[in-house]
This record gives sequence, structure tokens and C-alpha cells, in this order.
Amino acid sequence: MVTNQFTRESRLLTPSQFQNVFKKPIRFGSSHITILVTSNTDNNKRLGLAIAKKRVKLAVQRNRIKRQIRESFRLNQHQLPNIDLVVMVKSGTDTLENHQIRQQLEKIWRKIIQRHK
RNA sequence: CGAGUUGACGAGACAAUCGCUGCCUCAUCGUGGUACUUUCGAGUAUACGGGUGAGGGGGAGGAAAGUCCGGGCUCCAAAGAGCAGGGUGCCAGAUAACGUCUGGGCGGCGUAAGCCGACGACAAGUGCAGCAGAGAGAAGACCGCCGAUGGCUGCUUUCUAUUUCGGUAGAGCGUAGCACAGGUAAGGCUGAAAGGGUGCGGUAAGAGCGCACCGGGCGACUAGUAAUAGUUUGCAGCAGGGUAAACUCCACCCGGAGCAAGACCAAAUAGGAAUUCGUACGGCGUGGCUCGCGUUGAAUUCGGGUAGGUUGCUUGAGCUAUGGAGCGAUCCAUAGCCUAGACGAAUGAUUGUCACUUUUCUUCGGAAAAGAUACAGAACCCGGCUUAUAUGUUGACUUAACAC
RNA sequence: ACGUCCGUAGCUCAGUUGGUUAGAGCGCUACCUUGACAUGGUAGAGGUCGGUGAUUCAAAUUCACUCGGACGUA
Repeated sequence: MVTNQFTRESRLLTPSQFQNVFKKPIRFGSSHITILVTSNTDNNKRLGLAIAKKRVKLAVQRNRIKRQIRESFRLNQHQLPNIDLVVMVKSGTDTLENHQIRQQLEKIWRKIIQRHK
């Protein structure tokens, strides 16, 4: 059954969970977005967000980007393998439109799926 | 109708689909507690916490921002005393409090509505003012003016002495000159600033030296709670400029830290080793000092080890309505309402329709196309201030021109 | 979230009881020295003192607001 739910179980919550991803990541990227990926053993996919204040200055823009990423992850999660991933963002992302962010993310999802087949 | 001033409110709407978050109700699952039954396996009931599902209703701001003030709350001792330090600064009021607000005063800007003002004291004391300039604070004579008085020189005349009878010398009066002593702050020059202003008189020239008016000072009176005001009145020619966002003085206010405060649960700070000081006139306890109060051996080094969860957390100086008091800020009474509580951090995404602005077309009903949708995201909570902001609705007021 | 501090030349810093003109080192430019380079020497350019306003005769310095940056607190 395919669900589009997005609960606390599908997020990275503690610093140690984040550290696991940062230790030995596989990198995927586009012009404005970098994603670090590690496979996990919990039979689950988990998303973490690292949107630095240094890269995106205004809180409104940071929130907007995070919502877009979560929304895209929520809609595409059932296609993904069991991985932990952290999404990072480069400077200038706050000037992108919502649909541009979504296009970039969808490209990266496809790359990850291919890599893990 | 144009231009403007000022206050209040708003900050796109609706629908569908897919989500997030916490609240309520119901169903269900499992577990611990309590009561009852028991064949000691368990079963039933109950309330609460937890998981899952369904339904319902709620979910960012006017500035949530800057962190510039003030308060609540929490801990430091129950928050105390003095000093230091800091803040505020016309008067009165409002308030939990304020650097805020309201009303009034004074000054400035504007035709006006209205707006702006860190607006106590420099006559308590100390300090500062480069360069320029004569002089910078009980000032000063550089140019200029005068030179009455005194001095020097000349002339007229009078007197005295002397005489070679032409004069000569001295003294006095008058007068002309010099600018030597000196007088003078009206004018010039310098500067941001030069010790009341204008006029007349006056004088050697001038000067509050005298007078008139204006301005200012001190006191009285009147009005006002007061700041302050006055076509009131008396006094004295004027009394010393600027700077306190210079030290300072005066009045009033302020103990320190902050929800990463603090509390609870589990773990942990353990147990150790070495050195030094000390055994109470000491050390520590928030940050400045002294007192006071509380508590008690302290410091350094080596080695070892943690930083998870719950709570604080949203019912509050709360909001709405009505009535009353007050010019107003605001306050009082009654009734009703509950309106975000997240924590690697929710409050969203997509699509459609309408609404907004501009342009074009128009049968003046509207239609089409394009564009824009600001500033910006709660993190303990309030009251303000300040800064950012596309734009909409509306109240009151001022004013030019025109029309009546 | 709360708290503290800092902005001066291209870089690193001086300079603040308000006073004439904002200075040092490195770097930069030109010339001299060398066959050439380095070194050395001489000269020169380069500053809205983060911004706006206020106080004052006068502000890098004092005050208010504002912009940017750094650090600390579990």
C-alpha cells in the first residue's frame, strides 16, 4: 500500500542520527542542492534538513525551502530505498521559485533510485 | 473636485485533493494500578497514561523583527544598609512600570489643519574655545577719533628784569600747530562668539553719562494644583556671552542574572592519586567594594565520565459587548468567550474560480490580454518605542480655485 | 531565544580629556641601482573613518537610530 504520510519516524531527530549520515555519505547534487545519503538498517527512510542561516538569511525563506523539500520527499518516498538522507542548500536558493526547487529535487530522487537498484 | 493633515480598521476570498501539529469525542489494541470473582492459568469492571483508526473543531504578525526601554515570572537569603556605577530631566495626570501615553506650558516650522523639541541648573565650583585677532571673559588701544587737562613748538599781547635802546630772558592770558603723556569702546579689522538695541541730548572725542521707547533682570500682586502668563506694579542703568549628548550640582528612579531562568525523573558529578595553603581575623555562596546574611576546609594538576526525558508552557495587567466616571490617556461595573504552543523546530503544497492594477476593444452591460500580490515567520508572557512595508476601506479636519 | 563585543587605506593595526593636516607596516605605481631579476634607495597615489541624523563654533572621537560582522550561554 502506498501512503503519502510523513511522521516523526521518517525524520532524523537527534545529533547522533545526523552524525551517522555525515560520517560516510554518498553525495548527490544539483546547482543549488546537495544531498548526503547513507543506507540504514531500520527498514525505513529518514529525512534530515540542514538549511544554514549563512546560506539563506531570512527565516521566511528557510521555512519555505524546508516545506518544499518535505513535500517533495513525502510524495516520492515510496519509490526510494531504505536510506537516511540530509538535504543541504547552497547560497542563492532563496531566489528560486517553488517549482524550480521541486524540479531539482525530482532529478536527484531519480539519480538515487538508479544508484540503489 | 484638487492639494494636504490626522486617527481607526484590514493585510486577498472560496472550493477540491494530498499532508503536518496539538485538542475533544468515539472505536480498537496492548500494558501497569485499584476493586471484585477465581478451577490460581486468568476473567470482569473502573479511571488514567500510551499506540492505531474515524469524525469534529483550532493553528503566525502588525510589525512575530531590532533587542532600545519597562514589568510579570524564576533563582541568587527573606532582596536588606551604605558607597561606587547607571538612568531619567518643563508641569500635572494615567499606569504594574517605563525613556511610553494623555492634557497643559514654553520655543521652533507651516497660510492653516497640524507637526517637531534629551525643554532642570553655567549667578555653587572646576574646566574648555585650535587658527585668526589689539582683545576670548570683570577683555582690549592695532587702525581710527580726540587731545578738554598736562607737555613741546610758533605767533599776538600784558607785566617784570636787563640793555649796547635794535632787542633779549622769564612769567601770565589768548590762539595756532604737534600727536608726547593721556582720554575714548561710536566706527573699522578678526572670529562661531567681542560685555543690551534704536533715537535724542551730551561731550574735546566718546561712553547708560542722562532721557524716551524696546528688550532683559530682581521683587510684589493677580490668574492657575503647577509649569507659566500678565497693556498690573515697584526697584536698580543693565548685574558677567557660549558649552553640562564637559566634569559637576540638584530632584527622582534602579540589587544581580535571565525560561539556555528554574524544578523533577533516570544516569552521572563517583571512587581515586599528587602538590600547595589553611584550620576561622579564612574560603565559598554571581558579576564592583564594605557591612549584613547563609554555608563550609580550599585551590591546582593527573586520570575517568555524562550531557536524554518530563515540566516551566500558555487563563492572561486576556478578548468582546453594554452601561457609567473623566477634556483625554485610562479606570469602574455587569454579561459572555477561551483565541498557536512547535522543539533538527508544525501552521503547508498543487489546481481551479473570483477579487486587485494596467493596457486594448466596446453595443458602455462588459470582454480579452498582461502584470502585480509588500515587509516579513511565534520559541516564557505582556506594555511601549524604533525600524521595514505592495496596497485597500473609512472617520474627522485644513485650504487654493470654481459654482451656488 | 538571550547576552557581549567590533567596524579607520587593498590587508594588518595606531589615533578618542572633541581642535588646524587622520598616521605606521606590508602591498600598489613610477624612477634609480642591475646585463636581467631579487634586495636596496627616492618619490607618489590610495580614506564619504560602515550609514543617517542630532549636540557643538568645530565630531573618526559625544549621543540616538540603523546596517554589517564576530563571539559566548545547553
